[in-house]
Amino acid sequence: MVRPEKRATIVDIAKAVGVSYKTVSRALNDEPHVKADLRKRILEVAKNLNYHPNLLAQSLVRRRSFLIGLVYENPSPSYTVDLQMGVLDRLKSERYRLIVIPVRSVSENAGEIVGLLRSAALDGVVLAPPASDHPQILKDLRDAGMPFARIAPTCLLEIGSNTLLDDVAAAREIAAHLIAFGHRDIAIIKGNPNHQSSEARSIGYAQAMADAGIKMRADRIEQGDYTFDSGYDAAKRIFSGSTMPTAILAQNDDMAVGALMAARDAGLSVPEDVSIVGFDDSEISRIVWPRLTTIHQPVFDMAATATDMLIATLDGEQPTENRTHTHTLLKRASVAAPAQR
Amino acid sequence: MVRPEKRATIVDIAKAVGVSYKTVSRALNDEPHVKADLRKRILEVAKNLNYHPNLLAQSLVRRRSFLIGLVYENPSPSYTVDLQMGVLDRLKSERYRLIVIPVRSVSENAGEIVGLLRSAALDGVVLAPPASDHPQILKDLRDAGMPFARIAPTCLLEIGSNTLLDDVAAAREIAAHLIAFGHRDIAIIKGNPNHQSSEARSIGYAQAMADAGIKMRADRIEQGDYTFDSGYDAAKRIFSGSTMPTAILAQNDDMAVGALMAARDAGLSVPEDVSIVGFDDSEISRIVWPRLTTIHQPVFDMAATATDMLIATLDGEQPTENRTHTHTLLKRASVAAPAQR
DNA sequence: CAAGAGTCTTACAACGTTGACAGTTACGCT
DNA sequence: AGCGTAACTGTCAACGTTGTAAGACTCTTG
Repeated sequence: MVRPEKRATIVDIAKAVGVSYKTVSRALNDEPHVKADLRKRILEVAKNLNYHPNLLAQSLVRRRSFLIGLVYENPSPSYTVDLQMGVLDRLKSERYRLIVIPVRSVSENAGEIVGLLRSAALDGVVLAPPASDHPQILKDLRDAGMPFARIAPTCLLEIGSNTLLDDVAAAREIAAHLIAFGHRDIAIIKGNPNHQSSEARSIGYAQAMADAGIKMRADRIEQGDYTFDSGYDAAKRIFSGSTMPTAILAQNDDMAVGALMAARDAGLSVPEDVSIVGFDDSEISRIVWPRLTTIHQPVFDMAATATDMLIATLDGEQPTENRTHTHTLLKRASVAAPAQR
Repeated sequence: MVRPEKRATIVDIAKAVGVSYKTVSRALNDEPHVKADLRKRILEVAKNLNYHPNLLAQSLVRRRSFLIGLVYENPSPSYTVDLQMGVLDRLKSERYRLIVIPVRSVSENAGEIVGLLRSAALDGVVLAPPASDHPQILKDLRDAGMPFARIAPTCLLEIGSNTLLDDVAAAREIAAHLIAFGHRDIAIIKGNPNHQSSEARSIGYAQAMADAGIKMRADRIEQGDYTFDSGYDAAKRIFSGSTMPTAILAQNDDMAVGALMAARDAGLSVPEDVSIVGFDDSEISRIVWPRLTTIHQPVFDMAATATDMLIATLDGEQPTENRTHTHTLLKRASVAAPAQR
């Protein structure tokens, strides 16, 4: 066992300065009732002794660990990092630390997750989809009395503090964009069916189609799971059909980029032969060629807002109202009018 | 303040079962001197009361927080996620939890980082580059007595437990790959001279050239700094020369992709007119067209190994020897035999 | 039947900090 | 000088767990 040299404690400082340790505690915590010069002396000695408060002891007595968990299923790396950075952005100014809790499959492990969270001594959790949508997790968290904030949930919106995103409207908007370019035969690559967002986006697409009086064809719908590879495979299936759609709606950017790759492998150029759009505005959508037309989801902002809400809850403020974030359609280079046939 | 319902404690269990709380502690910790059926009864009651040990209290008395930090600068999302998943993979079976500590700029904040780590009550940290190479951080960690493991460091290898990557051999291999295709006139785009890795890779290239009896030409070496733009500019200089190399060795993928763009702008096609290879197997190398031939760095495995080493250190085992991980040459689509002239 | 091993109880001290409250000083006012 | 008040400072218990140690009871074993 590596034996760290003994860390200085409050008592050590008290001895060195010659006051009671309680006074030291007060001085360090900026509490009143300590004369300015005494406080100064104490802080100086603390610095000399290289004192760092023992967070564990503080946590034990304060009943706060200052640990916040972030629960997410492993979607694309860029989404994950956006999420984390959003949370961390708000934690920076606070004393909280972030524990990441990726879950392989929320639906399979729902029963164990909250137990895991409880034994991790977390003050609260931020739930990203699909955990933010899972009834059992919400119930368990409630039962355990653990505060939480939800990112982009689609159901049970009355529970907890939520940052919302209107997936349906966003999907409708990007589908309408394709239709406005003249596309009529549009294929869809769906995301992981365990994520409610996938269903919401499908509904949005359907609405846009209905608005334009276009009939949706079941054989133009491919199942993916939000990964690059699934997008690639789905697009491959699409391109190997007897007839080809003029555009592809992928339910996230990773799959859209996969489709892009498949198009190239099939000798098709984008957007001349086929238009492709994504969803999420993840980093990947900006560094591919052509750059993807997509929906900007304010993942970073939603994560930051959810974190704000959670911390407010922890600080005993009134439950915040749900807040809706707005998406933006980013018109970039992967869409063009369909070629004349 | 949300008031969680009181959590059951060891004492509650003891009361319910009718034994001393010390016995309960023993039963829960699998210590001897508790008969099997009593232990069983205790565990049952614990479950019924929905007991979860208070990690904070345990940590305080055991002087172990079971928190492990991961320090990294923000490189590409996929690298970050690989890193995290590698660490988490080994933490799963243990009782440790992961705290992520992204640092905007290691070199700028080196002075504060270890203070931050200390006050986060971490048991130990895993350092990813470039933090793993920063002398001050290493020194501060030592002084603070905080155990650490380093991922892919290039200097001061005698300090701490390290997972190494043989940059020289990897560079040599990818250069040899080009040579095997028949390339003799090869240009090099070097990375940031402040990063140790750049020099190592240059040495590897030189070795491969020497092995094949090819003379390196000073005018075929361009300086870059690991960014896309620097790769683009360097390649532009290369293409504007009076004679052109048949292949380009870029010291990372971002610069290779920059070179790819420059080739396209110069009306050259890859790999027909010029072959290009990168280094790192970053996500970008898979989503460009053509897909880049590159060197895969086993980031996940290195992170996992480093975590193993750290935990071994925490458990008081002898300092592990440094372990070298093997790279893989990924032969993809950006290399072909040189055109006949 | 004594010795030893195994099981269990009891009691108390740590771990390092904060909260509640009591005690002491200093100061301004009549 | 005496008093009240505000400004300080100290004492003690608590947070939930583990570690240590002394002892009581119940079995086995020779």
